[in-house]
Order: sequence, then structure tokens, then C-alpha cells
Amino acid sequence: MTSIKKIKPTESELEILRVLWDKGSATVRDVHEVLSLHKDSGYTTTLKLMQIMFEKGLVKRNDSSKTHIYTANVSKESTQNQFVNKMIDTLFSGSSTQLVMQALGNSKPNKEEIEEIQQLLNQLKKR
Amino acid sequence: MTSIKKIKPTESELEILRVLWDKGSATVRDVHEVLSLHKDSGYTTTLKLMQIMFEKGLVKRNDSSKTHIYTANVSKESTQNQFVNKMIDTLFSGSSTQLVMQALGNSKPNKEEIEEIQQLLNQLKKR
DNA sequence: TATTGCCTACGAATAAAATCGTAAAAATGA
DNA sequence: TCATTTTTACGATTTTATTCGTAGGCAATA
Repeated sequence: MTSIKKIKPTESELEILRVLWDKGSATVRDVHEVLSLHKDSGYTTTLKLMQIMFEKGLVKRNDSSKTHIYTANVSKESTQNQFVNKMIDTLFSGSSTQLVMQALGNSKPNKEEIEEIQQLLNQLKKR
Repeated sequence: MTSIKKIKPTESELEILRVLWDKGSATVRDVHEVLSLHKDSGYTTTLKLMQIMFEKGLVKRNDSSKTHIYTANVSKESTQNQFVNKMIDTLFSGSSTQLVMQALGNSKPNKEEIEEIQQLLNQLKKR
């Protein structure tokens, strides 16, 4: 167990990770183009962020060619978990059920989604 | 509709809000004593934060006596919602169902909790 | 070959959040 | 009353996150 520090991505880093999770891998320009749709910071800003993320180990990169190709080095699932758990801890007194109730109460899940959740609940009940 | 700006509490502000939600109202010292259990910043830091929160409208205060008494000015529920919605947006592609599945998958709800959720789901289904 | 464009690296500026130090006023109590 | 403690106010510093400007390299192409 080589003491892996759990790095919490910042807001901007999350935005970048989302693009990488979506695309699989991408260049700085690819990422920047997506971000530009909703944000207006410059290209070098995105570049710098991705360099920092590389140092932190949040992303990998292939620099065999001049234009580097980046890939996420943390999974979407584990990151989701990290944030969900943190939120359960800090805002829901540690009760995941409370979070679930809150999330469900405020959304309009359709029939299929409801049934999917019910199925999961039935499985949980069995054990 | 008097253009209410939705202020997002920072991490430290959340910690303070949690104490206020829990205690109903409290002095800076009260809050600081609770925070001190898990944190080691000084008294004036807590004071300053609470003053800033007052300016932002996150808390109210009664300053009729020298020692001010603070109360949360945003509800726990609305703040939970604010954060849950944001998280759904940024990490779950807008799908609350995904968040729910993830949260349930990783927790060990007991029978009562499961049934509580099932009840809610049945209600949602009716409409 | 020169020019142009796009790439990385990287220091530095800016912004936002958190922390602290000090002063002054009020409260406490010997 | 006078020293001590507790409190607020508030500027300043420190830390962290975000943004940008500029330099140098490489490749396409006029």
C-alpha cells in the first residue's frame, strides 16, 4: 500500500476531466475547444491547467509527438464517488439515504429510471 | 422577483453553516469551539469568516448585546439542493438517477431506509 | 529559405479563499 | 477603580486557484 494521496480535482480540473472522460483522449486544443463553448479563458490557460494536472497525476500524456495527447488518469466512477462521499459527509450527516431522498424528491425520474432504482433496492434488500 | 443572487458557500463557510444548523444559533466562540475539534485555525479566523458570511447574507446576526449571536440565513435543505444539483450537473451529466444509483451502490442502507426510499419511489410513480 | 502558425514551457499577474495580528471597546471581577 | 479577559473590526499576509504573456521550437508552405 504505497500511500496514494487522494487528490481532489478543483472546479476547473473537473471540467477538463469531463472532456477527457467523454472523448477518451484528447489534445489541449481539443479540450480547449469544448471548454470555449461555455467559458472564455485563453488557450494557454487550458494548457497550463492540464500541465498542472499532469504533475498531480490526474492525467497521463503521450508526448511522443510534438502535440501531446492526454488521457484521464482517474476514473469517472472513483471521482464521482469521491465527491458523493464528501457531500454525504459534509451535508448529509453521513447518511447516504438522506442524499438519495433529496435527489429523488427534486427530480423527475421517468418510469424506466424508477424501475431501475427499484430493482437495485430489491437486490440490496436480499442481503 | 427581486433578483436574489444565489451565493455558493465555500468549504469553510459550509463548516460554519453546519454548526449553525445544528445549534440553531450560536456565538462566534460557540462555533469556533466546535470547529476546533477538527481544525486548528485561530479564533479570529472564524470571526472573520462569519463576518464575511454576514456581508454575503449567508447568516443573520443579533448584535443588540456586545457578543453577537449568529443564525443561518440559508436553509440546510436549499443548500443541500444547491450542491446536489450542481453535482448532478457537473458529474452525472444531469441525471439524478445516476447519482442515486451511485450513492446507493456504495452504501449499506438498512431495511428501514430501503423501504423509505421504495415508498417515495411508489409515490413518484403514481404521477 | 523565410514566414506564418501552432505547439509546449514556464514565470508572473490576478483573483479568491483562508489565516492571522493588532487595536479598541465592552465586560468581568478583584 | 483598575487590571484582565473577551469581544468586534479590519487591514495585511499567506495560500491556493485561475489566468495570461512571452519565448523558443518545429512543421507546413509560399
